[in-house]
Amino acid sequence: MSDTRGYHHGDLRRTLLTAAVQAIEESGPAALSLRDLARRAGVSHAAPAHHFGDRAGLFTAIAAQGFDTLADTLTGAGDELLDLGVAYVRFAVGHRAHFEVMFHPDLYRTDDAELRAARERSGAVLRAGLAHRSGRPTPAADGPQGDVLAAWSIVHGFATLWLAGALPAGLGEDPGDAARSVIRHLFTPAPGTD
Amino acid sequence: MSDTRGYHHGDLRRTLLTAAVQAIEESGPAALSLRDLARRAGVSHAAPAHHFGDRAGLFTAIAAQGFDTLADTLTGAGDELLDLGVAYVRFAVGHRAHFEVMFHPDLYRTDDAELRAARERSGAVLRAGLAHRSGRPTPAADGPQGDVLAAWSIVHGFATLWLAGALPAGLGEDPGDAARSVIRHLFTPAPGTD
DNA sequence: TGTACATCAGTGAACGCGCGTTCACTGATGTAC
DNA sequence: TGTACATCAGTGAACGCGCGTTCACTGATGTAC
Repeated sequence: MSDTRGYHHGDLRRTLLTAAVQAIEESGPAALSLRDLARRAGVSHAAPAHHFGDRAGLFTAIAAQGFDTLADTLTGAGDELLDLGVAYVRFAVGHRAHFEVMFHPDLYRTDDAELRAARERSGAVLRAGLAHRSGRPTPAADGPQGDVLAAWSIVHGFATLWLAGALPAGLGEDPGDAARSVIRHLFTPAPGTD
Repeated sequence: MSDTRGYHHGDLRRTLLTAAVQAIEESGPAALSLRDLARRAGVSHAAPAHHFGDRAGLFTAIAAQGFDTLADTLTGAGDELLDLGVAYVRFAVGHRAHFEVMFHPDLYRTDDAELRAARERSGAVLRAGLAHRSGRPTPAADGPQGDVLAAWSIVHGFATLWLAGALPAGLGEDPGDAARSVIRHLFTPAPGTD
């Protein structure tokens, strides 16, 4: 690369994270090895262990970064539930490496402090967006936050299906726009249904 | 094992598929190797290649089996959209190995004939269930089948989040029941929303 | 301003391991006559 | 009913490879005096 920084890299941790994200986007989390990562970053194969310990440590850092970015994204998306959902889908598709790692907790250490904080932060933003709605639909019987789960499920499902290439053609190129018209069905049901 | 069948196994392909599904349930698709699979089935390490060629061949068989089972499950679930959704979630949680493989097409050969047929069959059942609804909500602007995608997204998302362990506690033990109360929000929206 | 020393970041050789793949083989089964 | 032969399913030794991990090392940086 263009770094003539010599022996000490100076910003290797950040470089490794960036390289890891790119590698995951290309081949998925399963294919990533620390040696491959070192190769991509142009350092010796033992260097990554210095910063992350092992694969799980690396994925923990990526997941934490992902939840942090998601929280920021949702925060900037406004109060409207629809906009929040669109932002969620845009994040997932725009940061597919982070997204995939975040929701495969077997890859990382779920008890990591930094990770837990970031995840809790993004969860709080999502809940706050829902609380903005006036009046609650079904009072009892329903779970404590059935509407939050419905909203979360529909955007998470749409994003996952989009990323898996499982959706039919003809939805256009922008997953956010496509998601918007799908999420709308959560509020405007067909007539004559239970 | 208890097989004293001697040199020729007789039903090794089925045995290998079963062992593979169990291995995936334990450690995910990424961790599965053909050698590990042979060990579990109690045969020589070169035997699996005889039946599947390579890992992708194995995963192709698993995905095809999964789409077949899903189609059967949905067919038996009745006409009501809500029941279809619940059945989808129950399938995903009850056959998590198949489900995970099915929606990671980078693991298998998407151009396999048997696989394509099974996938098309399950897709047709899902669409048929939706067509059962009387009257279509939003006519134009919306995608061709926005309501199908909304229903699919919400059940797929709920199942995925459940499997990832991302959902909050307190939803009970039966994913089907939990899904039912969540899916209901697709039809009974909160008042005063766009 | 200069020297000594501690700390830190990254190196590179070595190791043992599990993997996929190849290939000559052998045991079992089915078919022709 | 019996023999010969072809086909098929599974074996087991061998190979080369990429991996994670270890460890003594070296170069760079920061701090004490």
